[in-house]
Amino acid sequence: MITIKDIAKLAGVSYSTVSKALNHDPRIKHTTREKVLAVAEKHHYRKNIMAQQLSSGRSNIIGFVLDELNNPLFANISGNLHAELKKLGYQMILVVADEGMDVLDHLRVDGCIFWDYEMTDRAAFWKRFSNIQIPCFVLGTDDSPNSPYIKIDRKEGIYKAVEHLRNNGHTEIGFIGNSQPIKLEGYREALQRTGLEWNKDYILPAYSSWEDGYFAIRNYEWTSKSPTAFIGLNNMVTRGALRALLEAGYKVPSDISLIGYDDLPDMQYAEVALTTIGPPLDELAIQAAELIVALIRGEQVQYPVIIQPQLYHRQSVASYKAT
Amino acid sequence: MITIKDIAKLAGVSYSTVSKALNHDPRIKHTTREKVLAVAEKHHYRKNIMAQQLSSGRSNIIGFVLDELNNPLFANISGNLHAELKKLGYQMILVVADEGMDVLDHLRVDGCIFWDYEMTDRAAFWKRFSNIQIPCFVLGTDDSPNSPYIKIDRKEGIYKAVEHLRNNGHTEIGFIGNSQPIKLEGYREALQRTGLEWNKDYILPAYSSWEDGYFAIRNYEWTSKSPTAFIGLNNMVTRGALRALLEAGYKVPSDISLIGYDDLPDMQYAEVALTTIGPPLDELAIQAAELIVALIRGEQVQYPVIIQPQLYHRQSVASYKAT
DNA sequence: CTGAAAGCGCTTACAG
DNA sequence: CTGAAAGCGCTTACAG
Repeated sequence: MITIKDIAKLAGVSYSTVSKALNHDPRIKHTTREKVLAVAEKHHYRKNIMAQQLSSGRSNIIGFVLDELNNPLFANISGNLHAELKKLGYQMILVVADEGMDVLDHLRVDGCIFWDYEMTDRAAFWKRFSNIQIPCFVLGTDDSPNSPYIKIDRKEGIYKAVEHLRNNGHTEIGFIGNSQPIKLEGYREALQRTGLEWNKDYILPAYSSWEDGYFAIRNYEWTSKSPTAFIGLNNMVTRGALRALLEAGYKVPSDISLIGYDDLPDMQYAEVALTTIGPPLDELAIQAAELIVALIRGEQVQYPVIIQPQLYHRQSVASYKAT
Repeated sequence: MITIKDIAKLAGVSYSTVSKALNHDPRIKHTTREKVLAVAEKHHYRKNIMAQQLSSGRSNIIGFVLDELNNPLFANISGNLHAELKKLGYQMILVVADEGMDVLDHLRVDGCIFWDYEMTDRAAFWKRFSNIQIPCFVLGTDDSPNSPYIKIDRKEGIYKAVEHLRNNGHTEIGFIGNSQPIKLEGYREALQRTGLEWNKDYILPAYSSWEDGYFAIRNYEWTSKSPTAFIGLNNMVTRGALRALLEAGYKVPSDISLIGYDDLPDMQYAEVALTTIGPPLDELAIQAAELIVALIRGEQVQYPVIIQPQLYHRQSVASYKAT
């Protein structure tokens, strides 16, 4: 493997000159830089980032830690984040699963963004988080002890959905999915704010997958007092629920209205183009990239950064009609 | 940031002893190792992997390079691969997009697996590939100049699909998607092998997304000689096509049979549980993990490793009935 | 404008 | 069983 010293010999200069030339140090004469660059190119020299990081403390790499990849949401966020970080001069590497935290801390990337994943043990997470030695923050968390974070105001998002349904005359509004407490809280508060009644039977149990949403509806026992509108926990649950509704013979939106959480492209291509609420995903990436770079630079930052979910109107909500 | 030297001082031993203790070198006395480990633990010592790699040449990290994350197939493969590599003592990091190649080569991970992504310029890819300085191979490619690789026998997979449809009496078999030449070749050869006629109108243009499949069917002009069965390019195209078929009033499988490529869980949860062909994804990960580790260890390996796609029978194929 | 030298945090023969 | 020393491939004051 070819190193800076090899290039130095081949170019007939000292290796510290090679280093500077490679880094476009302005003190190096133009012609010698060209010469060095040509030799490096010719011999397929690749800088050893590990050595660079060890010596200078910079790797220009940022880690993004996810607990899973099965939600298309993450593909979307990763893609956007990668693009934004690139604009700022960083590469992004992804680590999936719990060990991600350790990997990146050990790897000494410049900074690290965690998606606020479903933790089995939040206390343990924050304890480990506080021991991380590199700049980092949690994206999409609702609170982060003594450290910057980006919050998605999910409760407000749910409120916008409930309000929209309420404005369309719905008074019996259900929620599909019970795996995210913050969304259920938002649901409860939204009902209160819109003067509707909370009814625990209106929450259909579902974890997070397409099947969960599908079977939540399949297993639901309809009564004359059943909801006339539902909000789905996330993109997958919502699409599964939609399928089950259609299979059961309900028309969406004329019989049942449905709003999904997460505004992914998939949502508009569902059997019925889904009205959604969710954070603007492009903005999310921009804010995340800016925050991590600010932290790396040691700048003062205001936090939390709050992202407001938006309501995206499509075809899955209709006015309530008494039957 | 705490280093090996800090630990050495605190534990009252030399830092080379600390290094050995941390690496469970058997020459270190049990009691001193315990002491060192306790001190390290107490001060949240984290080994600097960059330094370890620089010094020893090993990072125990393997890179997986993808060109995109939008196909659920990749989430599945990544997850499986991560799990398999972990069993073998490695961590996996993911890099998305073209720069992935450069990032990992610069980063000097121990080894690197490329998904055979859709390249705009294959020649350029192989040129760069051949310059990579670390053990690496391409997963899912059909050929790899002078280097090990894992081939998915896609042609044979397509053949199994065509044969299955043929056995069910279908003689007019279409293919949805024209972005993967190897699959089209397989399709053509399969028709020949089963004694069916090739008809260019039976190939519906579609790139790779759900929408592509959906609109391929929507835009298709049906005639009395239209196919009675289709094979979909990948999971997304197939599901999009299925939706469009159902919307157009075709019953699947009684009017039209459909086989999808890629056996992801999503496929069985489609409106009609989809019969699929595709590589066994668990086996794919096992083989990939074993191959990269063998390459890192410098072992001789037989290549190509060939993965045979399987046919997974579900509900989307029926016998042809003349109308 | 260029180079010699120290140092980043580890590992690893080698000596004892 | 432990330690002193060299070295991995870079960067960066510092001297010239």
